[in-house]
Amino acid sequence: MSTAIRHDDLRKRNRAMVIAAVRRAGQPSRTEIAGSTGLSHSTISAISADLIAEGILVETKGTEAVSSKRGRPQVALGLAPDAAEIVTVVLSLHLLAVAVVDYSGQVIAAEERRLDTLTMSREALLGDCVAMVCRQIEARRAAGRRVLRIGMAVQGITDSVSRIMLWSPITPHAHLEFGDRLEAATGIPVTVDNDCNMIAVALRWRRPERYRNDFIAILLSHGIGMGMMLRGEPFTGTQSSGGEFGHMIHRPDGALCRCGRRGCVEAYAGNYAIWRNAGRWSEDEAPLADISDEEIRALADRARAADGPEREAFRVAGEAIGFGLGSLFALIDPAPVALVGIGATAFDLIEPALREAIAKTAGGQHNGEISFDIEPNEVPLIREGCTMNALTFVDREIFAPGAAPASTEGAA
Amino acid sequence: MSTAIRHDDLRKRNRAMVIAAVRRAGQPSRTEIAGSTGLSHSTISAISADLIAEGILVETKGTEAVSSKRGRPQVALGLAPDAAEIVTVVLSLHLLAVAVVDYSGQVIAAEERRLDTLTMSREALLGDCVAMVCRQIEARRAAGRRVLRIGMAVQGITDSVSRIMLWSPITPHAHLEFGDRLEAATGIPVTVDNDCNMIAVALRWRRPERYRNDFIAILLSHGIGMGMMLRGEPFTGTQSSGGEFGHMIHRPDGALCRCGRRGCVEAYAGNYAIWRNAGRWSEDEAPLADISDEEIRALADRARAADGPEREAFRVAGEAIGFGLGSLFALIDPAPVALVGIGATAFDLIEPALREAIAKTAGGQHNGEISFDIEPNEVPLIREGCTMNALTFVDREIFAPGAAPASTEGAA
DNA sequence: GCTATTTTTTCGAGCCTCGAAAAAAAGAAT
DNA sequence: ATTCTTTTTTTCGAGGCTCGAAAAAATAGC
Repeated sequence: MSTAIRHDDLRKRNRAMVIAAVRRAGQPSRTEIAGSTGLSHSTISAISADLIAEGILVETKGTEAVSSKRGRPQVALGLAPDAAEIVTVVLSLHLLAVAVVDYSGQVIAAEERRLDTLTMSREALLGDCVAMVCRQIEARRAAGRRVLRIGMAVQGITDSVSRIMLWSPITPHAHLEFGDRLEAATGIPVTVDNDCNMIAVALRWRRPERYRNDFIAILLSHGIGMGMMLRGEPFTGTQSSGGEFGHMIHRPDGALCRCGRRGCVEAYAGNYAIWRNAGRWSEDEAPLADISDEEIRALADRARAADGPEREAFRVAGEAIGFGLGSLFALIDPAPVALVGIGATAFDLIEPALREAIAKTAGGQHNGEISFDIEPNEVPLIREGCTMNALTFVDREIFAPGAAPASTEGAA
Repeated sequence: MSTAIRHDDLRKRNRAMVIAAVRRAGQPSRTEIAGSTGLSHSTISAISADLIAEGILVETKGTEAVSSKRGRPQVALGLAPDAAEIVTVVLSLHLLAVAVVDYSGQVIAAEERRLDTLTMSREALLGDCVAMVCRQIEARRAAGRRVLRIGMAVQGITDSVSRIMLWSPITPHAHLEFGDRLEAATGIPVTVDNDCNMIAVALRWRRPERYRNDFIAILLSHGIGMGMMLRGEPFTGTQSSGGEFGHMIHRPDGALCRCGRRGCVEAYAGNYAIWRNAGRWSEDEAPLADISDEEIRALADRARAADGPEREAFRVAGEAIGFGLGSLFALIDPAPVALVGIGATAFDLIEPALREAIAKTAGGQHNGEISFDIEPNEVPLIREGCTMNALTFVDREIFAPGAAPASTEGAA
């Protein structure tokens, strides 16, 4: 079960806490850190002296420090940008994006490429990805910097342990071992995560007052994805990335889904499903490969203009999402929901049916109104979440004495 | 976020670890504890000396210690039965059961009463419950013992924070504040939990080799309940007991459920639903108040004997559970399932449809066979889980120096 | 220039865990 | 019967860590 607590783990943990406090607060003084962590001033002083000596934190004087209060002025502490660098890799339909980010979170370099992910060979996909990452890392190496971690976010189901993309709608190939391949090519530790989980991570960093410990992010795009934060932790399946909200069963043996099964929520609420219903195609019609954002916007406009099959299609989508959320909320308690992606721009069209459906479920009845929020563009969120995920991982690696980038220990 | 780690928390935690190790292992020696916790022998020696001096642990020599090995023989440590007592309260349809259990887990006293929970007034239900608990506690007080905790398990949705039973099928009344009432009457801390969560806790204690960190217990009874263990923690909603598997939506706007909504899993797989379908009643027929176990067994026998409406009713039930599990497994990964309760005795009748349904879902396809296990009788499981839950809570209370029953600290 | 005020550092005390060595307790061997 | 082995448990000193109190540092106000 829970492992033992060694005596020296204590320092490690408290170092972690200090670093986390700085990352959260931005430019806190030692006194603020003492307040937010609950540790004593002396301890904070000792730990931050160590961290500064190791080059992990820096005293950032100039910045807006002048609170012009009496007494010794506070010295703001910040994350040392040079302490580390990380690389983020975001792979989605037709797009591969790589970025290098410094320890303070500033983007140093970015590269992006359009790929025909749907038709590429397995090797081409893996290879292109590895190549782009290697190119960036080489460049950083030439500049004398060391990348400590690679964080990858993919649209699809991942296995966080073996860091394999088990299945994805962006490619016909399955079981792509991005983790091993990137690690073999670079020698740098890699994580592979689902993009919607990264969206949830990003939302929490961006708006902690709204997205605190329990909330849900639903990506309404070609497919339907979900990222969930439960008790302050990103919720993943016990092994896979889990959270396949889009493939909960809405109507047993119902409409044909892109995944080959029938009746999934996605088969009623994904872009292709809306398109299919708006065009009065059969529910057995094989889902279309891709539908542009413009097309969805056009459908939404037509739905707003007149009552017709388009409006009905959005209604059906809302109903599917509503019943799905209802079932989800029967399991966990209702929580704030962020609707992300192009589909979220049509929230006005799906909201009535969604609320009506949710009101018919256990999750909707035990509680008051559920709060929805719209984020039309998912791409920056995914990048941001991926960045913060990788950085907090570095935060935790660095605690381990000996793993520090600067002189090991006796610097002070 | 995570709070600070004080210096003295360390001892507290390691004491907790030692106690937990003893509770798990039964009669371990100090050496075994050192092995299982990872702490050093000296630390174990110091902590166990403290715990023995405080009357929490005892050296239990006589018991089967003679391994007849060379060397100094091991001294087995056990939980001191006198260290504390707890009371468990199990409230289910027509039954109220109270038991007093000592610190080592032995039942000291038990009392049980049949109640007409469905027709009782709100006050009668609360009052009878409080009265029975008080009677037992008074008896223990007269014997000079102190009850340190009350653990209650109810069939229904609970709010673990306010310790209120929010809703229950066993009574028309809602928002019954068992926690506050029991605490006011006894002055002893109380927890109120959902019975299915307690089943999960019990299964983990009983068969840790099978029910380790991730598994699901489904209670097939008049209604459908669920208890889930995720990452070794009982999973509850963020506020309520959550896990209302029975009220996930199987068919939107479908059969009438006991909860008043439509299309819930329970409305197809609960005892009353099976009975309703077997009798070819309409799906709109208001669910029957109660169906005896004998009646269900008779239905199952008829279903086994000949193809008819009974067999179809069980098939429909299996299908509903299968699709429900499929949706659940889309969110979390598939895990071993324990089917508990009278309905589990008809597993042979529901299994084919269940597996067929699950195979049509995301949860069923990504993985191999899901393993099901049958536990026909839920009552002892609920009691056991409730007991272990309360005892481990005492385990954690006692760690806090000063809260120990014996002399505060300087005993050694 | 002095004082009040606030932040940060220093220092000694008190715990806690750990490793090594000693003590204890039994079976095995002579 | 006594000594040797082996294993468990305790003892003891060393090294770390956090904490509180007091000292030092740094600035605004007068």
